[in-house]
Parts: sequence; structure tokens; C-alpha cells
Amino acid sequence: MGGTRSTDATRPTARTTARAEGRTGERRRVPTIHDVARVAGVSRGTVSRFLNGGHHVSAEAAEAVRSAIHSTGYVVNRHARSLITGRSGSVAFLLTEPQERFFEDPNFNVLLRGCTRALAEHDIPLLLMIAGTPEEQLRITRYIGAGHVDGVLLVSSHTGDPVAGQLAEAGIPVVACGKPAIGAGGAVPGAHVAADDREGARVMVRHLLDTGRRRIATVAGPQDTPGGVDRLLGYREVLAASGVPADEGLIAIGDYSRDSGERAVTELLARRPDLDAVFVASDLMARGALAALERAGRRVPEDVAVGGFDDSPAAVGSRPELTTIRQPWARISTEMVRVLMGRMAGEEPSAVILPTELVVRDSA
Amino acid sequence: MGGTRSTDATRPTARTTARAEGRTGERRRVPTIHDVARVAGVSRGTVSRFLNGGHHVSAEAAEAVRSAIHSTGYVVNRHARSLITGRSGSVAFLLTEPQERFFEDPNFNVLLRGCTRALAEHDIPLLLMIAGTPEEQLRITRYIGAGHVDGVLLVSSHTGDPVAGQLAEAGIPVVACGKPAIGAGGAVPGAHVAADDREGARVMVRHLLDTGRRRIATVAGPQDTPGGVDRLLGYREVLAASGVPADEGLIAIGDYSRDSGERAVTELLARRPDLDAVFVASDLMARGALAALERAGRRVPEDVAVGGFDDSPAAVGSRPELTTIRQPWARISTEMVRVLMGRMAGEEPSAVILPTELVVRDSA
DNA sequence: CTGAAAGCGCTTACAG
DNA sequence: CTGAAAGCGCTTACAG
Repeated sequence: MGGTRSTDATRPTARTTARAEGRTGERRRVPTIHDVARVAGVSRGTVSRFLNGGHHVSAEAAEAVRSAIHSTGYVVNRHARSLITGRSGSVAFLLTEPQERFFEDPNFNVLLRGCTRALAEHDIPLLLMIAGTPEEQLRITRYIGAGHVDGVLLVSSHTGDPVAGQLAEAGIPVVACGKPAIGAGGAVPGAHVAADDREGARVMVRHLLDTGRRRIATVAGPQDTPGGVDRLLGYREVLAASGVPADEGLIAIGDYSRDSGERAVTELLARRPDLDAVFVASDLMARGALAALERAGRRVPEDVAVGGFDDSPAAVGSRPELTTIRQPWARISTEMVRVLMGRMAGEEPSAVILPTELVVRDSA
Repeated sequence: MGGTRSTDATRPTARTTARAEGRTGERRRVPTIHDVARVAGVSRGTVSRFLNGGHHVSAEAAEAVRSAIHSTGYVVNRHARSLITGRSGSVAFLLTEPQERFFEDPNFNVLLRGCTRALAEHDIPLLLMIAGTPEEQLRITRYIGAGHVDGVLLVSSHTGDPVAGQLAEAGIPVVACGKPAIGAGGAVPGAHVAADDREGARVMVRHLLDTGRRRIATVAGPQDTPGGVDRLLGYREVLAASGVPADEGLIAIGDYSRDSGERAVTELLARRPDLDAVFVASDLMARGALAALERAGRRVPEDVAVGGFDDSPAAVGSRPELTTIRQPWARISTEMVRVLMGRMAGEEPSAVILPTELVVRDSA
């Protein structure tokens, strides 16, 4: 804002208001649709029609409006528009992560930036919201439920997140990043976009097998996250198919943190000293695995091959650099926005599973 | 939204509209101030007064409204409010960084999260905006200039950013992260919050001196950024004060990237093989420095001490772990929001310089 | 302290 | 194709 609204002689009932006056004393008046109409010599309705697709507007009228918009510097007042259309014209990027793990995850940046960009192309601002605590969740679901946002890009790694359900119940289009948990009651899964975790894990374990490894351990992710479950599943599948006997002693569970990877591999080494490879379900945990192996005097990849997952910056900062599975974060964000726009236009929820890619570096 | 607005018998002119009806067919009606007024048995004006501070509202009326809000589940329609107050009730977090370096910087996460949180406490949503290209800058300054946002948290590391000036000119309260460039023409510096780069550099160089180093080199940051300039300044000051002869051959310039740090130290080593310490103006560059030193067969810290800057996650992922200067990112975000709220309330621009902290680890 | 009324800037049937 | 008019949900002087 930052302007003084002056009495407009052409509007008999207009009154003088001095609100939103700039601190610095400038008195710029933000032009309205009314100004554009006056300059263009048409009615406000015509300007509005021009603004909303230009249907039922003659070529001359359109041109007059176009030039009037240019000369006045008109920008639509979204509040007025939203008030009548009932749509806010904005979308929320909602993070429901108590541990705030995502903020430590470099991939999160890529995702957030990608969504911001993709939305900007539709001229839709992104509202960043963090609902870590139950109070914040309540406040935010109320806010969103009141229609202050047309759709939600939901990021939460853990299952049992009540927010997704509440939002869906309130009729808000939602698309989640990552596979949602399959509710015990068989709740319909919402729209989501995810990397193909299972196939990614398969590819990595096959790579380990192909390079001659036979005693392949794994550090799986938390088993209350779909990603954690799927990557372990992929591991089991390939081993089963390869005829290598299943060995539960080669499986350890981490929580995606570096430390948990270090602990898990230390355990694994104690249980199965003869392991010659380990598929670690995240790069961060793989960093911990590298540390544990070094401490144990094992060379990587000579003695033990290490395969990570994510292809996060952590993958290249290590020594040796990590062979890993790249998650298509840029595409995930693009697809999330695309699916959300579809939902907002009335399409049914859909799931998009994106392929991952094996990145071979030094560790395996 | 997500509801059908039905004809309201108490409002003679109300019409039936079916807009914003949920895709799933539910027909929930979002309660308005009118519903609250009816339930509470007061006028809409009274409800509004209650909502806006409760002045001129009797205790009984207040109580009736409070309970009516609760029972109806009323949430204010911000668009309607904004339309009349001329304030949007939201704030932009604006990134004007062509290189998008900030998105690779883990500190950026902390900053963004901190600002989101601090704003949420005031019940103000944060709009994330990225203006990397000139076109995006134009679109965004128009958007902001039209009053769609009450204030801007500006993040841009480079000088000569035209956005800050345009925003200020449009009368939008702005507070920048980091010291703005001192314009050649002596433009008044805007509100900003920054770490004390110069003192941080001084502390590090003193630490190097105190631990017996005498041939202290530096890899400075880009000299078109205030941080780059100030950290080099601090380095020079301490050396000058210590009586160590100034040696321009000990000074190299990087661009904050890992590679540039590696290059710079390689150069430095060629020019001054007898250097026994290097103050590197960012942890990322320091990582590169470590690599260059290792390649050159110098032990850290025995042969050469390395001091970083930032205390980013890069500082602990290295071997040896980096001794560095911690930037108070959490406080920076809190202060940015505090100063911005002040600006929005009409206060004059102010600058906040926050202290840094020496974190001693293994590299120096 | 409180109600009735005007009006914020826009969109959208409704008649031409 | 186009204008006049109603109305979105709220706030705010203005009278009581």
C-alpha cells in the first residue's frame, strides 16, 4: 500500500481515507480497476472481464484496457478478488515435522525452491508453514480450513500424521511429498509424489551384487516411514531373487541420522564380521557407516563396499565419495505442484512415482 | 472455503451462491462475523471491535462473543479484513540471489525457519519469494508494491541489488539480512541485522596469534560483499596491531565456494611456502583449504592451522573438524522479525549487529 | 458501550 | 459485446 486514498469525484459516495499512508510521507495512490476503466473509457465490468480471460471483450476494448493498465501501473488487489471468488490465490508449503529433520536435509532446500519456482510460474505465492507442535498444528489447520489457502503441499516423513486427514476432511486439496502411510483401516491414500524407493534400493543392491559382493548388510531407515520400509523391502527382494540366503543378522535399523548409521554398522560388524558390503538407506547414515568402518580398520571399498541413498551433498563431502541413489528432487517439486494444480481444478487425487538413478562414485 | 453459501434469512439481500464448493461434495459453510453476532446476540460491529482489541466492548458482550466464536468455529476472513484495512497481514521472505547460493547454505535453513517461527508468533504468514532473474524481480516488486505484503525480510548477499531500493522507494518496510553495501553516493543504509563479521575475524586471527602462529595467511570472501570486506578488514587490523609486518602475498580472494578455497590455498602455498596458519572466510572454503593442504603434505593443525567462519555443518564434517566463528543465525532471524515489526509500526530503520563466537575444534 | 450504515476493490449474473 | 448493480465479509467513523 503506502498511499493516501483521495476522494474520487466520479464516485459520489467516495470518502477520504488516510490509511496505509507511507511512513515516509509519500502519498502514492494505488490504482484500482476503476481508474483503469476511466482511462480506458469502459466500465469496470469490462476491465474485470479482460482481467479474467478476456472473454466477451471486443478487440478494441481489450486494447484500450491493456494500455490503460500499462499507463496506470494497475495491479489487481487480490484481497478484493479473493473476497468474492472465495479463493485465496495462494498455496501453503506445510511442514509437519516435530524433529525438524527436513530443515537439516539439504534436499529440503531443493524441494522448497522447486515448489516456489513452479508456483511462481502460475503467479501463485507460496506460504511457508511449520506445524511442529500440536498447538501449531491446530492454529494452522484452522487457518487453512478457513480457506486462506487454495491448496497444500504437505511434507512430513512420519506416518500417523493427523494433519493430512484433517485437511482432506476440510475439503482442502492436498498433495504430499512421499508415499503416505497406508492407514490400518485402509483409508484412501491421498495425492502424492514420491521417488521409487523400492526400485532405488533394488538397483543399489544389484549393483553391489554385480560388483562381486556376497555378504551384503543393510542399515534401513525408520520402519514407521514408508521410505524406510520400501528401501528395506527392495533390499530383501533382490537378495531373495539372487539366491543369497536371507540373513536377519545383516539387517540393522537407523533413524536417518549420521550417528545412528555409525552405531548400526558397529553392531553389524560385531554380529557379522565377514560382511563385505552395506547398503545404507541414507547418505547421512552412510557417512556414519564410513566412520565406523574406518574405526574398525576396514578399507572402503576394498574390504567393504558402501552404498548410500539420496545423493545429498553429504555424498560428495566424504572420503571416499559415496556411491548412492539419486532422488529426483527437482522433478518431485515440479510434479507436486502440477498434481496440486490439478486437484485445485477438480481432478481426482493421483500418485506419481518418479524413477531414481544410480550414481557411482568411489565407495562401491 | 469448501462450502456452499446458503441464503441467510436474516439478510434480506443475501443470494445463494454455490462457489467454492468442495470437490468431494461436502457443503460446509464457513461461519462469518454475522453468524457470530447472531449467536452472541450483538451487532457485527461489536464482534469486530472485540476481534480488534476489545476496546469499547462490555465484559458481558465480550464473553458472549468469545463463546459464540468458539461454538461457531469462526475464523476471520483475512481477505475481507485486508480489503478494508489496506494491510495484508503477511510478510515476504525475499531472496534476490541469482546464484542461489543461499539455498546451498545450511544456514539459510536456520534463517528461514527462524523467521517463519518468529512471524508465526505474531500470527503472520511468511511468503517465500525468489527473485533470481530480472523478470522475477519485476514481477515480485510489482506484487509487493501493490501492497500484497506488509513488509519484507530481504536476503541478498551482493551489493548493488536494486530490489532493496525499489522496495524502500515504494514505501514498503524492509529489513535486510547482512550489512547493506554503502552506496557510493552515500545512500542512507536501510534497516538490517547482521553478525559482527569484523570482530569475528579479529577474534579468529587473535586466536591464531595466541596459539603461536606468525605467518598467518587469509582466504578472504568476495570483495563486493560487505561480509567479504569486513572479514578481511578484521584480519588486517589484528595483524597491524600485533606488529606483524603486513604481507599482501599472504592474502588471497575466494568466492565462498569450496573449490575457490582449494585454489586459493594452493596459490598461497606456492607464494609463501612458510605460512603456518590460514584464516579462511567461510567453512566451505576452509574445506577446500584442508584438501589443498593435505595434497601439499601439510598436517593440520601441526604444520598449518586453519580457521574457518560460519560454523556451518561443513565445519564438523571435515577431518580435522574446523575451528571456526559461529554466526548467530537463530538470533539473526529473531531480530530481523523484531526490527521489521517495528518498521511496520512506524519506527525508524535501525541496525542490529550481533556478536559471533569462537568455536575451537581441531583445525586450529 | 453499541448499532446502523457506508464502503474497501473486485467479480458476476442479469439485462440489454 | 457491454454496462449497471449487487454483494463478498469485514472495519470504522458516526450517532446515540
